[in-house]
Amino acid sequence: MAKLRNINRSLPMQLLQARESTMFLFRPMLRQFGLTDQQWRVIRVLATNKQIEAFELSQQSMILPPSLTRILKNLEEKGFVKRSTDIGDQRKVLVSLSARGQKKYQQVVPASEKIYRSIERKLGKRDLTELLNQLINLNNSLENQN
Amino acid sequence: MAKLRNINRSLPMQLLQARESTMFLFRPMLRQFGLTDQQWRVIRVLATNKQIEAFELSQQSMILPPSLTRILKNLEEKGFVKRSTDIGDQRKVLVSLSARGQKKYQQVVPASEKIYRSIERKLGKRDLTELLNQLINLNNSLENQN
DNA sequence: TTATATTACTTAATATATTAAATAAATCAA
DNA sequence: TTGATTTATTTAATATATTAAGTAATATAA
Repeated sequence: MAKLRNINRSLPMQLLQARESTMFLFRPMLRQFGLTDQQWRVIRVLATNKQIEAFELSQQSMILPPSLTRILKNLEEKGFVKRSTDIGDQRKVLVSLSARGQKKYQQVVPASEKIYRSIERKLGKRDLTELLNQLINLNNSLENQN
Repeated sequence: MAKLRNINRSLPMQLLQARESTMFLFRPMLRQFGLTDQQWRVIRVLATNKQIEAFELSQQSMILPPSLTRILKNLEEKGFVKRSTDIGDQRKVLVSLSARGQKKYQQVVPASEKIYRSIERKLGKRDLTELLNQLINLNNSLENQN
């Protein structure tokens, strides 16, 4: 009878749980600011890119294009982002943060950093840095053969 | 102007990317067997629990109860799982794998292990073990103060 | 023992994920 | 330059995530 490794030694499951453990700390804060996880990821990327192509935004925010289409529509209706068409290539959509979106970003940053520092304290700065490095290493190892 | 840490040094983002990097390898295989990620998580948990309460299943598969309700309905329609009511406490739903579900599990296991071993090779057994331990450590550190 | 609270799950509503197909603009080959 | 291909995004369809509210069974306190 073939059997799988114990679920506790499964990398995908531990990653999922780790992601949930951390987001569990951030989520209530984001909701207080009226944002979903994904909306915040989009705003965050836009905050460090004056203007960005939709595809690039999709990559950086880890949101697939079909989802991004709706999320942007939603954020646009709420007045947080602006969309325009690339003059040089009219297939492309350019996205940027509105003044209101920038303000929202400014409001969330300190709350987010506060939570991040609490994680740093719980885990220890050394362990956190080490974990980040190993995750980056994993991502590099797996990414380069698609 | 408050600014957030670089997105590349964000633990939640790296965890998300790592999860995606690994699932990217498993997903095509699961789809070939006609399973979604979540359906496989459920089947996997059931394979090591003859009969399990829905709530416990929800925890172990990392799927919230409302989602689990629909996933179980779906899996039941496909003949992979069986549901029954706990005699002692009629609020509880007991879930178990059908013969067909067990067969599906047996089919997926070797394909899954094969992929897992390829990850082990790419990352190195030592690094993988170390990463798993750090993730478990993270989960323990964050979990115990809710 | 009865009113209240809790527990376990389901339903509902909205948001996102995933895959496939569609659309329009741009590029490329003959 | 035109017909075929590619690219960037959107639409569509089904599945899952999240939060809130609902329901039925059980437990608890007065």
